[in-house]
This record gives sequence, C-alpha cells and structure tokens, in this order.
Amino acid sequence: MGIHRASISDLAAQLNLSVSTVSRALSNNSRISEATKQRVMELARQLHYQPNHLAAALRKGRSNTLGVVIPHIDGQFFALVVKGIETLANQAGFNVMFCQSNEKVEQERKNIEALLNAQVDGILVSISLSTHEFGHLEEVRRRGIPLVFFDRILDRPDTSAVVLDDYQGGYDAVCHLLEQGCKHIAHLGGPQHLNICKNRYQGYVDALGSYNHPLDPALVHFSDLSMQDGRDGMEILLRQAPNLDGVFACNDLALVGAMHTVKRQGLRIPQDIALAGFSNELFDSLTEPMLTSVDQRCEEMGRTAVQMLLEMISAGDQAVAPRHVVLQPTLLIRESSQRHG
Amino acid sequence: MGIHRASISDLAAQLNLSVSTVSRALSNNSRISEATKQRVMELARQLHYQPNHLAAALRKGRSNTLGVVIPHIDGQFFALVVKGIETLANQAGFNVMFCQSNEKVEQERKNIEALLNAQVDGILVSISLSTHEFGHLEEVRRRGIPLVFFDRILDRPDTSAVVLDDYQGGYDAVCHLLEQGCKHIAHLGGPQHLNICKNRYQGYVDALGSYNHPLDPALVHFSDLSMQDGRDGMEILLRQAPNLDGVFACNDLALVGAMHTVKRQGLRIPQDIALAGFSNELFDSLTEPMLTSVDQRCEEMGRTAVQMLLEMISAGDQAVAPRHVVLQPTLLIRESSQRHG
DNA sequence: TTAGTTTGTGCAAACGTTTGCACAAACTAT
DNA sequence: ATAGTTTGTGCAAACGTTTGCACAAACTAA
Repeated sequence: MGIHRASISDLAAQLNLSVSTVSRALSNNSRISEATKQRVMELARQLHYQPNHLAAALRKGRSNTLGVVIPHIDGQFFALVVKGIETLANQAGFNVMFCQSNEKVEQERKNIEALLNAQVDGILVSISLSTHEFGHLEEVRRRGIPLVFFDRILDRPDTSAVVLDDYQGGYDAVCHLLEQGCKHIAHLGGPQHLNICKNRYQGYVDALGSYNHPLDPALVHFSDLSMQDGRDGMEILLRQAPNLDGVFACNDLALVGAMHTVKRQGLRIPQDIALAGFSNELFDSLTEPMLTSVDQRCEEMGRTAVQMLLEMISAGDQAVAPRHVVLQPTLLIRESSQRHG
Repeated sequence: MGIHRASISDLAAQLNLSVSTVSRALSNNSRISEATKQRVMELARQLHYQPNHLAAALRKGRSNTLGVVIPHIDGQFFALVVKGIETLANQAGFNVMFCQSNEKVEQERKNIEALLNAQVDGILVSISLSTHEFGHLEEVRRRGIPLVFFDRILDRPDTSAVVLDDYQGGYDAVCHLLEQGCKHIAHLGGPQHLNICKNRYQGYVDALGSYNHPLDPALVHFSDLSMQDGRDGMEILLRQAPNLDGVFACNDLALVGAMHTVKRQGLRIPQDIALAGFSNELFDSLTEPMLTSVDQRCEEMGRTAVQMLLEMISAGDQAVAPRHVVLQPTLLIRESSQRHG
C-alpha cells in the first residue's frame, strides 16, 4: 500500500462515482443520497482517508489558519495569552501559526510576511519594543486580511484591538498604596512609547492627583524593567528620595528587583516601604513577602482577540467597524502592601 | 486595485511571458536570462507580488510547516522549549503550528489529525499525562511523516527523541544532598508511567544505593506534583518519617509546596531539612531560601528536536535510523541545600 | 398525455504553483 | 554546409479539492 495517501479521486474510482459526488458526500451535502453517503464514508474510513487542507484552502481561498506574532514567550503573560488563543481557535476549527519577533521590528516584518505567504485567514499581533510605526502592516491591510492587536498596540483609529485597562490598573494600585498610608510613592516605569507603560504611568500620576499628592520627578525612574533594572532603579530612587515609602512598578520583574534592594538596605516591607506591581506573575505568591500585583486576564485577552478576529473573518468583505475591547484588571492585594487589617 | 492579489499569471500577462518562465525567474533558475529575471523581479516588486505557499505546497507536496504538540504551556519549561523550536524552525524557513493537548490523549489525537490534514512536513510531540500508547500516532508513521518526541516520550525502539538525562539529574541532586550530610532523604515523585518521573526516581534510588543507604518506602510519596500536592505530600512524609532531613522533588512546583510545609512546621532549611528539585523554574531564585534545582536546557531541547526533524525531512524516503539524543542536565546548587562552604 | 419539479449524479473549470518535455534560435565545431 | 550543443522560453499536466452548471430519471400535478 506504500506511502500514498488516499485522495478523493481514489475513493471515487473504487466506488465508481465521480470526484464531485464523493466530495459532496464527505461534506454531507443534501443533494447526495443517504446510501451513497454511507458507501463513501465507509470506504473513507477503510482507506484512512484524510482531507488535504492545502488543496481545499487553495480552492476556497481560505486556510482556516490564524497567525500570531508576539514579542517573546518568556514569562507568564504571553504564554498564557497564547494558551487562550490556541484554545479558542482550535475549538473554532482553526490552526494557529506562531512567531516571535524577539522585540525586533525587522523580525516582526519577516514574521508577518511569512504568515501572509502561508495564506493565514487573520493575524493577531502584539508589537515589539522597537516597533514605532505601521509600515510593515500596510500589506496586511492592503490584502484585506483581518488584523487584531492585543496588549501592546499601535494606537491608530482604524485598527481593532483588545487591551487591558492599564490606566485603571495603575490607578487602582496606587490608590491602594495611598490608602495604606503611603505619602511618597515612587514609580518604576517602562518605555513610554509602549501604550501599556504609558497608561500605567498615567494611572500613577492621576491617582496621586486624586489624593492631592504632588508628582515628584525624583520619585519616577524609567528603564526596560528587567529584574536588574528594578534593583538599580530602586537604588537610584532611594538616593534621590530617602523618604519614599511606597513603590508602584510597571511590571513584577522590576518589582522583585526593587524588593531585593529594599531588603538589602534593611528596610521592612510593607511597614517602611509598601510594594505593588503589575502582571500577577506566578512568583508573586512565592516571594517573602508575597507581592501585591494587578492581574491581567491573560487567557481572556487571548480568547477575546480570537473572537474578534473570527468575527472579522466571517464578516468577509463587509468590513466590520474597528473596535477596541478593554478588559478590566483586578488588583490582588498581598503582603507587600498590606499594612493593617 | 481592489483586494485581488497579484499571481504569477498576472505577472506573466503583463510581461508577455509564460507562467513557467515567470515561476523560474522568481526561483532564480539558471535557464532564465538575466534580463528576463530583472524584468520579472521589478514588476513583482511593483505589484507587491507575494508567492502563495499553499499552491506551492500542494504542487510540491511539501508545506514547509512543522507541527508541535505539547501537554500545556503553563510554567516555564514548555514555553522555553517552544521558543527554541520556533527560533530554529524559522531560521530554516519553516513555519510552526502549535497545539496543546491539555494532558488529554483524546485532544492529542485531534491535534495530530489537524496537523496531518494541514500537511505539515514533520511533527514534534511531548505526550500528555494520559497518553499510554502509540495508537493515535500510527497514522503519522503510516504516512511517512517524520516524528520526533521530546522530553515526555513513548519508549519505543523505533522512534526518534530528544530527552534530558533525567536519571542523571536525579542521581546528581540526591548525591549532592548526601554529600551535604543528609541521612534520610525523601522523594516527592510524579506519575511513574511518565519516563521523566520514572527516571528521576530511579536516579534517587541509585544515588542512595551508591552511598549504601537503604531505600525506605516511608520516604517516598507519589502525586501529580502540583504545589498543593507538594504541601500535602510533605506533611505525610513528615508523619511517616519524622527524622527525614532532605527532600528531592520531581519538580519545583511540588518542592515549593514542600518548602511551605517545612517552614510552617518551624523547621529550618537547609539545616534541618535540605531541599532539591527539578526544572530550574524562574521562581527558584526568588524564594527564601533560594531553591537548588536541576536545569533542563529547555531551549536547547527545542532546537535539537527541530534539528533532528529537519534531518529526517530532508532525508526524505531513505529513512534515517531512529535516534535518541540525551542532553546532560546541570545541578544548580542554591541556599536550600547548601549546608556549608 | 404534457409540463413541471425533485432527486441524484457527473463534467469541467478553477485555485496558484512547479516541472518534464519540447522546441526554436543561436551558437560551436567539424 | 552539416551536425551537435547551448540558451531561453513555452506548453501542458499535475497537486487535491470545491462548485456552478447540466442532465437524466423519477416523480407530481394538471
């Protein structure tokens, strides 16, 4: 029997039917008699017939494949988003192709091109740190391939996206610190051209405003938010403002770095300095003290993005209006910020 | 200009050439004159021509796509393996399709079928907890699609795989504990039908043997290795053997659970009980004390698996001999087990 | 009877490539 | 001048599906 895969025409030949009849029988077309359907199904089973998606995709102009581009998969966030994406896509009968840009816009461009060549039906993108403009995505638009951004987006009026309400997350975290009695709250911020970092920072600023606290530049430090950046940033902040008594970090990796510095200097958490971060990483509950953090609803973000993409795909030509879905974050209060109660 | 994508025949028409000539020009075939190539390339650029992989794949019987099935993507391990896979595959010009079985053999079967239908050129699998036999993979073999297992494998003589030397990792970890002066070392083990758990356990057994320590059943506890399993398991072990002074856990999640129990009972780490785990999770350096663990070379495992798969693919029909690659683990000694020095 | 409908099937084109073969034109060697 | 080779191009089939259209046979309604 060899390696040859049974095709529709093999079935047709053995059953003395035409390929079209077999094709219709397999897709349960109502014009085909029950008897014929039975015969076809039976033989298909016997011969281990498996449809060739490529051929069908070529003919139908639709591959039932989705493309995903993420900056990287380290850390929990993107892994969980991908999990959500894959789960829902699979349920809907779509395969998922997966690429990492490694935070390089050039690689991102190549990823997009590869996905387009593979004839994906839609694309999900979270942009890289080095992506500042839309250029390489024009081709996607030109071809009319549905595109949905998630988490890290390019803020254009004509695009669809699903994001977390990072502003609210930052606002909530900082309000919480203020309510715990913090008077001088510092911020470890990330690259400000990224929507997420900018919005979290803005939440910090506005929370201070709401409580009539001044915004002190000596209390703000920007970096790329690695753990080491957190350690270094915290040292700088403590030098600049020895009286600081709270920290809101743009992510948990930087926060854990800050925690190291705070401990090393013999300060107590949360009594001397209260800490809050962003992302609700797994390790937040494993450190001592456990870290307060804003949960990002990763899987839900992935699922929502797929849902939007599928809607756009099935809408086909009659373009659906671009839409921004904003997920509400949840502040998870843990030991690092809880001073009483 | 609409949504229509330029195809080879569009180029051909505009240049008064045949499709075959254009096709060859695009693939830089030596039978085509430089002049013609230039003309074709130029127009292709102007019209934003992008080849249709689907059509090429259909014709060539080769999709330049690899399929990956993993049990889940939570935690660091599989995420990093996937990173390694995607990186190398992309470099080699392959796209990657990605599926999760969620530890269900039934889902695994569906994943495999979807990948086969999508005509992937090769498949990488790490089996689910509930996979005990080869059945659903027969079809892969029947079709002659190259298959490589990684990490969690089905132990059959006729398959290729890349695994960690889990036995050695377990052996090294337990030897280390013995050298630190532990006399009664417990083991938190995982499902024994999984090669990785079985081998780590065997390493534990043999290390004890090497140091002429008896194997005490009261010191061994099996579970599914969640954090809670670790907590519960540790309580049971401490009841069964109050004199235990060391623990080797089959993964770090269970180990961190064990750590909680140990701390809660007021015992000191590592002085009273020394701890060692497996996987070198990110959080190992963030707990107090930091946890000793065996590093698994995740990305390298992914890259190696892809490399083997690509070799098999390019070998085509003349089947290459099944091969097992075994990566050597590294024991990372941290505070949780270091009693002196 | 006639005309019209329903039911089941087949023909053939199309999707966008790749590639074996053929062939004309232009050289090269005798 | 003849035969042989090289160079550049085109024809047409093939990959495995899907689908608009046609059509024969068997009903239904008058």
